[in-house]
Amino acid sequence: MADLLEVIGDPQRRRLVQLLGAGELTVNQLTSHFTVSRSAISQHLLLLAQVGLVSARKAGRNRFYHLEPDAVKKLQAQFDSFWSAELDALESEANALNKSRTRPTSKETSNGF
Amino acid sequence: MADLLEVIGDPQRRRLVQLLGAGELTVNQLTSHFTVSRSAISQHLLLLAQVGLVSARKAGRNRFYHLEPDAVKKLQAQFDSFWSAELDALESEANALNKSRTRPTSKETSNGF
DNA sequence: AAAATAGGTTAGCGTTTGCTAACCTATTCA
DNA sequence: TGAATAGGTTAGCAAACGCTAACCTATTTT
Repeated sequence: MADLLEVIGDPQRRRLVQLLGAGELTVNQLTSHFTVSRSAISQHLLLLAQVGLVSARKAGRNRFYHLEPDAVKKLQAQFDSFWSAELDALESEANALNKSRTRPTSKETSNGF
Repeated sequence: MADLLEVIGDPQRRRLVQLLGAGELTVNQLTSHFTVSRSAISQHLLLLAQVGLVSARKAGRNRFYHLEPDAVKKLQAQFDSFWSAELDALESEANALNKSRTRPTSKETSNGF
């Protein structure tokens, strides 16, 4: 797996991250929000930990999981930069289209879009 | 599949989207940037189209694929709102931690973090 | 010390995914 | 018209995924 965006692609893991957004929680607390087993949650947490998104603090027999702020920020930045280029391109493209509503460049430019 | 974030979780599809960010491209043009077959690309494009991220304009025997600006914006908004809550929480948490460097709330609050 | 609790680990399973190969249709070129 | 080209569709396969059940360790409770 090994890829941040891939890891948070999974809905269950996304939900885990959202739950942890509210503060640290134990594995059992997290599990109580799902229908799948504690083992499944444990495995999802392992993946999330492998990409650095979460880590745990152990206290007695509990393990409190929490988000890693740096990883969250890194992911957000990664996503922003990924999209900004495309959005910019799309916007200038839209502008160009509005400006030159006439003059199709060649025969295949003349259909609906 | 049916989930925007899940669909762009895949690295190949992410690359497709990035390529299309620069402007519309045919299936063959897209395929030339990958090592996998045209059929594989076609199937990825189908998924991207199913979540509304891309669509095609046909011109002769070519099909020019392009991003759907609205879907791109929707996805970005979706992502932003997803993270903003968490980031806010993390930041106020960090602030709280800095303010009250003393007084661990209970015995298990006293370890490293 | 024994019982209970939290949670990590692993084998094994059914399902899903991504891919290729092969085929088919529509369009263009000679 | 026949050959070539663009690309959608499908069957089938191997690999990856997500999950459960079972087991194991560490810690706490009685």
